[in-house]
Amino acid sequence: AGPDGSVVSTPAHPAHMAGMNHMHQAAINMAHAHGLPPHMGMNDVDADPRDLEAFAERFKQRRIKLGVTQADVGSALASLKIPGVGSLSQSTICRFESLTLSHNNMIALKPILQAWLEEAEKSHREKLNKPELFNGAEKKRKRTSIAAPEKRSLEAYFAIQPRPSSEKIAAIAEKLDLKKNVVRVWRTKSLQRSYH
DNA sequence: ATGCATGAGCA
DNA sequence: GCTCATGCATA
Repeated sequence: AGPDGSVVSTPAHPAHMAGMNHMHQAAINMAHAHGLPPHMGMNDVDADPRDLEAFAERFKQRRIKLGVTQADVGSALASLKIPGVGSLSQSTICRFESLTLSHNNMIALKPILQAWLEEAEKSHREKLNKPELFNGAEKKRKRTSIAAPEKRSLEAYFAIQPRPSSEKIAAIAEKLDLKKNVVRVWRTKSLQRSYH
């Protein structure tokens, strides 16, 4: 039995074309056909006994923790850029997790999914670190929106006091529970509008 | 999650 | 022809 390598396929288009991604099994090493003890050297460092079971379970748990669906994993595999590996369907990922694939198939897919998992967790960690670096700074600020009632109040205030002092603005901001800068900027925009 | 279908490679 | 991996469609 010559284990060779490629198992997965599909360079394919995830969205369309039914049935047209296959190549495989030929690849899969047909180690022992039936009943042959798991001997024969040359198998990866991957132990296939019940490690598969353990891995499949860990895989599923971690995947879920990452908030990734089976379908997501399947399509993400393509971006993994592993030689003969393309995308896989949600079905296959599901079957892997539930150990309902053939033993050989499980063994073939394990390293691939393991690679994906490592990548996914790596980039996930980055997302937790980066925010720190420029969270309060470079982070996108949401556009400020002022509710109608506040707008009316602002209109009224500035109608009476077109050029309020910094203290006045601060007082208005306090009353309306807005940032002082928000009030100041709103007034400026208001003036611009009135010129139109 | 799973039934059914498909197509590849092999014997 | 048979086995196997895999996907679509659907429950």
